[in-house]
Amino acid sequence: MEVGVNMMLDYLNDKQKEAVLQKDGPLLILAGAGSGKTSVLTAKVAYLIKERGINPKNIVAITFTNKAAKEMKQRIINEVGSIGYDIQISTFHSFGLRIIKENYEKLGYQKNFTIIDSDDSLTLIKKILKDMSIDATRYNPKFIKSQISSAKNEMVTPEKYSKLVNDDISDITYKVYKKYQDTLLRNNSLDFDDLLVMPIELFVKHPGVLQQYQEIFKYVFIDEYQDTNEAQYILSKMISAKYKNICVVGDDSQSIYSWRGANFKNILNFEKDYKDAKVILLEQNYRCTKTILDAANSVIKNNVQKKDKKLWTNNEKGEKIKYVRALDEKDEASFVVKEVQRLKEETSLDEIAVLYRTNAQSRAIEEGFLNSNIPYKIVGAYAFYSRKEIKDLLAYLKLIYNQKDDVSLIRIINYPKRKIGAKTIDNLSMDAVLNGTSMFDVIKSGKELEFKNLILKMKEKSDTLSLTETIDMVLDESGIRKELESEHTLEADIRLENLNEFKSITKTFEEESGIASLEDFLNEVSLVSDVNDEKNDDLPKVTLMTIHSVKGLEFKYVFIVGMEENIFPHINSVEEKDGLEEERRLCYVALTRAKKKIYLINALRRTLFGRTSVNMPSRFITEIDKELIEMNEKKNISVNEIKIDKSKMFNDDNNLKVGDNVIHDKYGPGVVVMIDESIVAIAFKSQGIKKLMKNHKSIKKV
DNA sequence: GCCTAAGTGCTTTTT
DNA sequence: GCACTTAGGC
Repeated sequence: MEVGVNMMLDYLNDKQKEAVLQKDGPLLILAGAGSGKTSVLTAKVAYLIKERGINPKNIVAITFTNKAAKEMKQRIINEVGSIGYDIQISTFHSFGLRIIKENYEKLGYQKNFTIIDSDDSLTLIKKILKDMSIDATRYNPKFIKSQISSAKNEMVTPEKYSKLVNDDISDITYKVYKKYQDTLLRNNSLDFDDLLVMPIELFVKHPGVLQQYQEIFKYVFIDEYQDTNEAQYILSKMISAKYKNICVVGDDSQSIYSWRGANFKNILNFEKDYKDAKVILLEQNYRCTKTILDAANSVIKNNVQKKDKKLWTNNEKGEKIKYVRALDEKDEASFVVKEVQRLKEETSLDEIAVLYRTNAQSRAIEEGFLNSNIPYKIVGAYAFYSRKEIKDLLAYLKLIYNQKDDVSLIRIINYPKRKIGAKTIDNLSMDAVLNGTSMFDVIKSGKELEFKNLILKMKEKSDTLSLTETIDMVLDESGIRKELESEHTLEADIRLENLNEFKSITKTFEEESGIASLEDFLNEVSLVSDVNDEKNDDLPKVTLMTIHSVKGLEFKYVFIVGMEENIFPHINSVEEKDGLEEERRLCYVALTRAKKKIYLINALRRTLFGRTSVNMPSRFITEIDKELIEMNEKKNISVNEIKIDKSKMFNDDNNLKVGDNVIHDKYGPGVVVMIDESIVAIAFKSQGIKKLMKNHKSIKKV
């Protein structure tokens, strides 16, 4: 339903209105969590179109994630109707892709270029290292990959990089970087970073092209500006350089992607970059209770680097934050499950989220929900598109579309088995490098391989088939289907099922976008990390996800699990100050997702990656004002910690270590949490500490 | 070239 | 704990 602009303004507060009505020129909206940022953006775009008669085609709105882009598109269309489809609303990467697609020749590419994902990019780097006979155990391919990616995002070309070489590893990185870029070009393919870098290169080399885009995109909106990296920053600046109608929205307290090159100083420096910039602070929070907001504020105030702003709310005080210390990750999960079962009576499961720092933590939680039949969905983790069978199929599709794609070719030239071994592949690859072409070009010009005819046949057939039909054809012609069907294992069956699922995705894609070409589909898939499987059923479900992926969302009830030192804050970030501040911002993001109540949970002992560790409670818990938290009190505790005098306890050599399981005939299973010279502290799940001292001899190691 | 077994390394966050 | 790599036998 369309709402009049004036009516829309009625819903906004003074600051929000000011932001919407602010005329042309650079504008920075510092929007705290839950301050109605999206509403303002939506209203501002609607106002431009409806009241100021701006052509929707002259507006570009750039978001950080696909999810955000989709949501913004929907909300704007709700406001302005179908003309909203003319607005370019996309992520930075798909915006970059659009520009590249419109100018591929100028960049030395052919129309049918393909995009490699970060797994493929790592594979390519490993291959280059191997070709160079470099020991991958000495020079970590992942490290080299991240170095190359950072270089690209900072607009450091291989040439520039060569001047920065100052040691062994940077020398190797330079050489790999150079070969990597050469290979991508020969393969007529791009990586994720290129989607940002190439448009900038294009604009530098062809100022005329940039001017055209400046005329098209007279109004530029950038969401989550604190997460922009150097390349994204430059791109935004270039596009808006002529008219300077750049409106950026962000919150420096929610900058959580510095590891990916994001520089939150971009937002801090906006006023320096644009002299006549107007700054508007949105500090009223409509989402959280006072308690939740106070907690978030009390955590974030420990950060040194930040803009001076403080969120406030008129909302009620609300419930205290509940802190629970569980025995281990299973106990942690079972607390969550129990509490969710209780909450289910009063609220929809859609209103509940379980957040964790790392994907690996999801497993225990997932098992908990599985065992108790609580519907849940995991967002993020194990992307559908990164499954082996899907990647294999995609490699065929990519190769059919772009035969120069060596990465895809190597993946499938011998899958299913065709008696083509490492030797043949190496020779092909070497010939390709020598001739400056691709491996398939080498095959085409002489090599008698059945594989050549297979791909050419598939290519020919695909020209007359729909997308979904093409997939069926590929599965049959390649022998993948036969291979999997003959296996008769559970694993193979699941793979077949996933391939069928893939077909239903392409079917939906075809229906949604009319006639879908292979090109459109491959582009779409490359830029989307995961499928939204929500269409399968609309049953309410608990949402499980990482804190990174929850940004921008809100839930009534939020469980944050793994609130332990070395988990959150993560062990890799506690060393440096910047890293820790980012973890703290991450915590701020997590806390401000909750509308009604937060649960903070940790475990005394945790098994992660096959190793058991005992962690202290997260420092972030202690940073929250005490009166906002309902601590472990006897009535609701999950775990009791008990200190026992060693001399009274051992009459034999029990050799207890921290993390050991012990059992007490009366108090049941427990865990050793601390040992010093005279005292052993043990945590029991049961209650009633008082009498324990007298019965301590019945503690046994198990 | 293929297969298996054993060994190794690696585990933050994502477009 | 698991995925990926490697060595060695066929």
